[in-house]
Amino acid sequence: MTLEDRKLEVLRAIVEDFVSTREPVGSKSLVERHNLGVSPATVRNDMAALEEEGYITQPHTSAGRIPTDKGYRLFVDRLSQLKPLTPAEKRAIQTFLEGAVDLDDVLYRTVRLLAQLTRQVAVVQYPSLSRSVVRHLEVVHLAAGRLMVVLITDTGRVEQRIVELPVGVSDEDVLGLRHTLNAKLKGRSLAETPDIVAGLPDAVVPSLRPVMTVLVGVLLETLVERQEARVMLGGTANLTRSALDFPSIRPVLEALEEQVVLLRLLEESDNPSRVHVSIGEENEFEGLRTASVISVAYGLEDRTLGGLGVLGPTRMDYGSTMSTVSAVARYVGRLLALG
Amino acid sequence: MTLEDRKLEVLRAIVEDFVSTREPVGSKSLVERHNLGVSPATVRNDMAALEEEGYITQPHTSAGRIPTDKGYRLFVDRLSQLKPLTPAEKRAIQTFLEGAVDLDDVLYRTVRLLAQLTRQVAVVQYPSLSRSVVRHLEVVHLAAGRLMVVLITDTGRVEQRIVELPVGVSDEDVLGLRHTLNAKLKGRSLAETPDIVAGLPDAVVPSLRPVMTVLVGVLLETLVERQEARVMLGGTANLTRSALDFPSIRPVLEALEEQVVLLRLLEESDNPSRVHVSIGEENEFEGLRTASVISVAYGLEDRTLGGLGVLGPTRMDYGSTMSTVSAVARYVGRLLALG
DNA sequence: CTTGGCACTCAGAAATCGAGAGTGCCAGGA
DNA sequence: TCCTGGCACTCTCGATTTCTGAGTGCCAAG
Repeated sequence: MTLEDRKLEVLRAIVEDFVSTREPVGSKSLVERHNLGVSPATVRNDMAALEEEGYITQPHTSAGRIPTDKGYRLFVDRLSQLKPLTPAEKRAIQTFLEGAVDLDDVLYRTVRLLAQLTRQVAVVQYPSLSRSVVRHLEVVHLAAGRLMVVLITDTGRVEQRIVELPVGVSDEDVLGLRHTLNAKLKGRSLAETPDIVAGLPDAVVPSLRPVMTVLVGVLLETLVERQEARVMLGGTANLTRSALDFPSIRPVLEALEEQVVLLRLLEESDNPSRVHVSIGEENEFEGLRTASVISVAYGLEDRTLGGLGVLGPTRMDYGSTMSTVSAVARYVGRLLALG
Repeated sequence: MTLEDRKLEVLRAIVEDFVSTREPVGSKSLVERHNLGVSPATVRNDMAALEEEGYITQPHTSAGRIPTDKGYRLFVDRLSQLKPLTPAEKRAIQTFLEGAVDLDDVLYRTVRLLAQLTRQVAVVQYPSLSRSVVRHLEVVHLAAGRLMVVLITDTGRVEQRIVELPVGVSDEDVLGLRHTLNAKLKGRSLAETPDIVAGLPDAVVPSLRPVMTVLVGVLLETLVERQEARVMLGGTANLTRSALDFPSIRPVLEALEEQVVLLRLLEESDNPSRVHVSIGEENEFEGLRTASVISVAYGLEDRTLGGLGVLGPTRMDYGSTMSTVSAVARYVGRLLALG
């Protein structure tokens, strides 16, 4: 083992010990708990070097060392290994998710599951509309000048809007509209719909053009503007478990309330096979500078539907959290992509 | 002013002072801040009596008094007065809620608004299905043996289920099913649908009976079993504001994660014109014994749609919180009942 | 019934102290 | 060149103590 190797080994040991005890770790206890084969004094030299390079730091003189964000980063990139799930965990994922009755239910169960397994705060994004495919468009005639448009995607998302028309329409008109919409849009990815939608008024009989124009406006709004806008949250109570790791949980709770912030966290990852980790200072958002986010996309290789992940203190068990997040994402991805 | 009156006045003063300062209030500061027209010694006698009766208590000898739950109860029932909203608040409610595009959006804006105005945690129940009216039922032919049923209510709720059929059906069959369902159910309150639904298989041609029977099963499940199951939450970050009032915010966060618990809190109130207050020990749920819940139903007099409210420490400004909750409920109720 | 006076209580802030864990550095050995 | 034992030094944290002041209950007089 070269000197460099041992230094990394020391860093790993420090991270592991600190994660499990929250105590700054000193040279003596380190050699006691890990068989590094060298004396505390030697370890001290390594520690001094690691501190010099910015991987660890001392809360104060005469205390042990704790990892810096940079130290965690190195740990995650080179030292940690994904821990295989226990059979019990695998079973939990299966049983917890099967039996969900609709999309909301799937996502709800997913956040609960993630929160429970990782003991952190969990976040799941609704399947992104832009990557979904139109399964059906429904036009319902509510009243004289009033329609409801319902968009159903293959991932189970349902979006509906009420449309006020400038003129009244007949039931036959509604049938015609429904038919045209479905003929043109069914089976299309939502990413490609705006172009098609724009041309819709020309695809109907002249008398329906004003109506279709209004519909188009609403559709574009639904399809484009609010596209990614939703996430589901769970396990916030786990924050209190990590209360001692956060100087204050206030800003964290505030960040969690902002859908926009959550979405930003999740959108980092766009590949179901690569777990993304954002550690402490790496987080753009001010209030999350003492938190780490582990996220991954779910869906199939060639078609990611959204992201999910967990948020916790930088002092977290990266190895097992990463494998759990990844496993849940794989399962949910299959469930929704096939549904 | 009789002796009894003054005692109540003292209680009111204690509640008000304690709510605004979080300091146990003593006899001296009390006479200084409120012009009670008597000396501290007299007030002390009244306090001793109030303590005897269980309305106030001393955290320890040589400290001032703080209200007990019983004291808050008396205060809410007899002493507090609804504080009229400021014009700014009224405007906030209006502008915040108008421009919502769909039901989810209305409720989302409502929780944010409530949380912001009261600076507490806000909860809003989705309009209860059982009190809604069927606006439309849609049957979509997804694939050979696969249908999607979409239920749309007059309050904007949309519930959908995928149904796996034992046999394939034609597009005409689907049309027929859709027609029958709507003919029988449209305009009916969901409370009365189960009876009607049960008779549906007999209302279609014999060849469709097996299909309709499966549909009926799914409908009953949707209509009956998951009826009230949803709430939306906001402003949890406000909990940290009251962190000092809760021995631990952990159990509170846990309670908030349980949809069931939240629903129980809201279902207390079924009358839009009566604000319901549940103080500390009065809460059934263990974890909320140090919290108070202010809730009210929203909807029209003769037709309540659901409940909404806020949750905070027992030490809260009941007067203004109650008026805010009530005002928001009135506004949302109109919005949804008319939509 | 109210009030001023008075002795008493006690939580909480501030100050003090000691133990222990951990460090850096150095000189000697492999 | 690297490792190691020894040693003096530092500083946090917890325990203990002290002190102050707000607040009380009680009593006797108005």
